[in-house]
Amino acid sequence: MAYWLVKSEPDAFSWDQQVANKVEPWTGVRNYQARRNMMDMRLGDRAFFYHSNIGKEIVGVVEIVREAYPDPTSGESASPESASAGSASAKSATKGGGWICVDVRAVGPMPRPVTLAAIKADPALADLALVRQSRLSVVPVSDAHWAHLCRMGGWTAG
DNA sequence: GCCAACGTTGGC
DNA sequence: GCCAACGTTGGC
Repeated sequence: MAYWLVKSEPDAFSWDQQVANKVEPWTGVRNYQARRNMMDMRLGDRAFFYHSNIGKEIVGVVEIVREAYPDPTSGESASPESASAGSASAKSATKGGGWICVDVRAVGPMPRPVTLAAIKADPALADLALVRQSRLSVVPVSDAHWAHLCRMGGWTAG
C-alpha cells in the first residue's frame, strides 16, 4: 500500500469536518502534478491530513475509500452516473482534461499533531515532498517517512 | 501583510 | 518555443 499527504486549509475544510462527515470527496485539486498523484491512489492507501496556513500540522489520518473519479466541482466533469463507475471513468475524465477527486474516510486523529516546524527540524525528513514542494497539495510519502511521522505523532494504529 | 516559489498565460 | 507578466499558494 502507498502513503500520501493531503493538504487542506481549515478555513475551507477542516479535520473536524472530515471526522463529522466520515467519508468526504477530496475535490478542488487543480494542479496536474497533484492530479497525477491522486490518480495513483488505490483503495486502502492511507494519507496524512495536513492543515495548511492555520495550524500547519498533520492532524489526522485518512484512508482512500474510492479511487479517482471526475471531480463534481469541476466545470467539465462527467455525469454522476458515469462517475459511479469508478476509476474507469476517471480515465475518460483525464482524457478530456477534466479534474478528478477521490473519496477519503477519517481513520483517526494524530494523538500529537506533527507540526511543520517539527518536520523541518528533523534531518530525516529533509527530502519529504511536503518540505521540498510546499505548494503541492497532494504529495507522496515514503514508507520510511510514514513510519517516522507516525512515531512523531504517537500514531500506533496501523 | 509581505514575500518566495511556482504554475499559467500571452506576446513575440 | 521563449520569456516576461501575472496570479495563486503557503510560510513567516
